[in-house]
Amino acid sequence: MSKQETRKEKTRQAILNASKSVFLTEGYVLASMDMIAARAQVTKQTIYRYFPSKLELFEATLRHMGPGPKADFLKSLEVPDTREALIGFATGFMRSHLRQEHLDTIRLLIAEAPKAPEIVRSFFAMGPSNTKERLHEFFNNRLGVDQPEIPMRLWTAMLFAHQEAAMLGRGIPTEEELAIYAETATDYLLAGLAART
Amino acid sequence: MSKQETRKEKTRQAILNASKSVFLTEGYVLASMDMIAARAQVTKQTIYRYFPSKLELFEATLRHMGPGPKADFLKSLEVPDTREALIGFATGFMRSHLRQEHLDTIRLLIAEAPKAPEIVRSFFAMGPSNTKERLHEFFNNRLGVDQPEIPMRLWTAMLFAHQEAAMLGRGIPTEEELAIYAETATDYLLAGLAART
DNA sequence: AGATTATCATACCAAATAGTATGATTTTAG
DNA sequence: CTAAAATCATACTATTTGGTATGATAATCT
Repeated sequence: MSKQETRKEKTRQAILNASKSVFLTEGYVLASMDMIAARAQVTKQTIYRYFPSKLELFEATLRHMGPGPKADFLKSLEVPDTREALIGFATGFMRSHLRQEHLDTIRLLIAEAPKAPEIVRSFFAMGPSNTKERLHEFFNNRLGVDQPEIPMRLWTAMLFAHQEAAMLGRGIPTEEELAIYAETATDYLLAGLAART
Repeated sequence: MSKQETRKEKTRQAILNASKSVFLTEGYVLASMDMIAARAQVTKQTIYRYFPSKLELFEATLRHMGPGPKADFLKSLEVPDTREALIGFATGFMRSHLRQEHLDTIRLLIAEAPKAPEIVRSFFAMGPSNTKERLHEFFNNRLGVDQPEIPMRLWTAMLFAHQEAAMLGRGIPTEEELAIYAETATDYLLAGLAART
């Protein structure tokens, strides 16, 4: 990579990091190009050299953020004991989805979804979203569930129990609460699956 | 009520209905006073005679909307058979929370929550939110659960399984899916409660 | 009927903001 | 060292928008 390309890449990253932070805290409409330029320590013209419009900068920013780190809790599924594996996954899953940055991202997507539905699609389409597949596999092989869609969805829904409240600013659970919910939700799932033979 | 008071009340309602519709579809920032005035078939000055600022109109609008109708599914709890009662509640609960107007309201609250947290509080504080109490009671008496907070929350979380997707414009479940989810979620709850003795 | 009150119609102000223009300055390439 | 590319600094345009001002018109009250 030539020196000039390095430089360009650096300013590009600076712009995207700035826009990310501004979009996440202000929302699309209130985020102004001047704010982003200031935060990136760059001139507005420089931004427009890289991105032709606010909307395209926004899209590029979402693409740049992508779904956050998730590989960590996928590893839990390899634990031998099934219940422990599920609880480990559940805990990591909840923790990940309650991170402030993740909450802000979802908030942004929800706010803009009606005006720009394709943004939501493209956001979820990118990134190796193998989480669902891996879970599907686990339910098939380790839990012996043929059609795991509904159980999976109900279980993850339980793990989302605090998300809406968190997005409404009504408090994020402590680590202890999180552990209790992860465990109880998993036990409900296992009991439900057992009952349905 | 004098004729003049009637008239004032009517324009007040016209303004609030207009602002409700505009705020819900545009969001707070993009909703303009001119739009609202046009929709209400009223002059901007008339709006400002009733509400001193956009923000106060917004707050009044949220107060005016209040949590939607919910009494309907509370009645289900009176059905003799416990499981049927729960499933009836679950179905009504899900249906109610997936109504477009409700989704738009939550979207609006989520979008504005970081900038105006007190709005969220005041929104949930008003209206007789006895749903939680009634459920609490049911879990106590009919299910014999002493500390029903966690089971209640996990169960309702399952009933919210489609909400985020719906708010992100990724499809609202059909009545059949809804029925299946309501039933399965309830069976998971009952199985979980039974397993925990 | 006459006074009061609500509403209208229209224009206006000041601030913010997306995007453009221009010319100077710095960095990199060859 | 010289030319090209990237960035800066600053100003400008056009539009939108919350909120105000003013004077006319219609409805209501006494």
